[in-house]
Amino acid sequence: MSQVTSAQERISRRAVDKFAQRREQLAGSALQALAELGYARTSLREIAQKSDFSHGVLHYYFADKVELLTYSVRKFEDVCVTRYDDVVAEATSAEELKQGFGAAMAATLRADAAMHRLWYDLRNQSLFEESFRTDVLDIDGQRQAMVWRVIQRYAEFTGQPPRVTPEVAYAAFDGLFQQALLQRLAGRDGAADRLAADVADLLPRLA
Amino acid sequence: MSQVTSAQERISRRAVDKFAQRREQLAGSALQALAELGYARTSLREIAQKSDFSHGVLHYYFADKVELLTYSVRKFEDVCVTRYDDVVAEATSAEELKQGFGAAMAATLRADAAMHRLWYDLRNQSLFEESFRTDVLDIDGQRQAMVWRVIQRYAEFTGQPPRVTPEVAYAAFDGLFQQALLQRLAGRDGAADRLAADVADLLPRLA
DNA sequence: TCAGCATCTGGACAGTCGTCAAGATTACCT
DNA sequence: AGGTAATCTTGACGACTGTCCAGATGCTGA
Repeated sequence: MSQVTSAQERISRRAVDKFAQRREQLAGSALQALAELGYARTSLREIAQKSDFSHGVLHYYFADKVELLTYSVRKFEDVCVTRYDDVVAEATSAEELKQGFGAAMAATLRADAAMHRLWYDLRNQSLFEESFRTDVLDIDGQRQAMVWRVIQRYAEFTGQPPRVTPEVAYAAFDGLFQQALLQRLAGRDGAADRLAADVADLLPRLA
Repeated sequence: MSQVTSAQERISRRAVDKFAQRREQLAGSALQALAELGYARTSLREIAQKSDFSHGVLHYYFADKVELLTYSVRKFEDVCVTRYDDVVAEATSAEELKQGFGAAMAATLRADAAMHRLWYDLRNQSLFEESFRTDVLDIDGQRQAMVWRVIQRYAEFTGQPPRVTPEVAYAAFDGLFQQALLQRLAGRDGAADRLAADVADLLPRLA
């Protein structure tokens, strides 16, 4: 508690930039450690080791572990809630959108598997712990909106209104992705290809 | 290692029943602790406290923590892979099956939320750790088969063949359930009712 | 150049973890 | 009933955890 106020005093006392910048940087190291080890095995010393600093500095920039992690989760949000907007913007037909959506999901499955499992790990943590819950629900809502933009665009192309709610659409595609992630990390070949096909197959059925 | 062999010697030397029975009992306490605290915060002492024994006894019946947890996961399997078979057996029409399936999912969401979040926690752990992966994939496969039995029965009633693969069907319904679990544990009212409706709505679209 | 403040290091702390083993307790067999 | 093996308790160990702090280091402005 006293650490919190003193940290905030430092912020107001001096140039905010440097302080906030280092917080950002340390949060990045935290996400790196979390993605690699998972929530259960990530310690402050591990996080510090991913950064260029010693473990003590974390308590200079963050009041405690919870504040560091919640800050990291919020930072994490930025990278994962606009992923398919390019596909939506660039598609010129329903068919193109369908294929592009599937391909984009498959691509991020291939490239960012560690980060995705981190997301699911954090979301699951929020089922046990109150601390992240608000942020998790917020991010989840934004991800749902992201998927819904795809559905809506698809509906525009076909001229038919969507036949599911945003909630159901998101849940279905997210379930698909999660399943593919499990398959991929288990070393089963072709998980990404299958995901692309399944997504392209499911989209017309929901929109 | 030496603990493993000596444990197995004990098994063969004496009545297997008692030994296996206690393992079962301790695994039950482990599941209880895991469901309450989550994987990240479950210690052997916590597990022992849920049982009637002291923490030392766990190493008498299990070589180490990993063996206890994998054993618990396998035990866990039994309760969660036949949940909807009654609904399938008792339904006499597509409509009845549809409603029954949704109602059954909503019911277990209401009654067994802690156990379900444990399952997702363990499945997620397997994304980071090899130890449970085989068992998790096995359980997931059985859950998929369970859902597929519902789909097949529905297809029998309607006379139309399913329009999705077992993988896609399972992923979609599982995503729906997971989303409802998050909503419910976040305290949002009506999550179970909405799940029942969404499931009943999605089933005809996939089968 | 030097004082003063921001930043960072490294170690110490109390607590918890998984693991182990010596000894107490219990149950079973002759 | 007595002795032997199975079962359980208790306390200890080294390693690791989050947290805190005294002091080293670096930077800035006079």
